[in-house]
Amino acid sequence: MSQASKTTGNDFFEQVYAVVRLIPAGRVTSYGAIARYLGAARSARMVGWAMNASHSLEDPLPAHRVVNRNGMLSGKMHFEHPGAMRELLEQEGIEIENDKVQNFSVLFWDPQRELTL
DNA sequence: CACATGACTGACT
DNA sequence: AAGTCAGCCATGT
Repeated sequence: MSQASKTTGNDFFEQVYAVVRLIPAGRVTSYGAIARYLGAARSARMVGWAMNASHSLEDPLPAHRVVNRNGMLSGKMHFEHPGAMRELLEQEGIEIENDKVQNFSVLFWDPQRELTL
């Protein structure tokens, strides 16, 4: 593979996927938290981009556990069907109200805080 | 090359 | 507390 960069396959994307897969069930995190953990605190949008590209992944990605810093399901529109994100979260015991995660501060899972010390 | 868009965030009002 | 504005970075037109 001479072409290390195939659009998808960048280390950044892979690292994002790795962190997302590490999110325990019943927990949620934010794009900024992942970006900051990867050393790209100002590239939170790039994390969202990685999620958008996750559709090409063969392995399932718990993207429903990734929300914005306000705990709002900003990415629900990008799922197979609007509302799927909410259902998936509720299946894990997360309470959703008005497309927003309840007890977000409690359910928040920060990789920088949970993984690295 | 310039402008607009987007699964974001922080600061300001 | 809720709404608005600006900064950031990659992609699309």
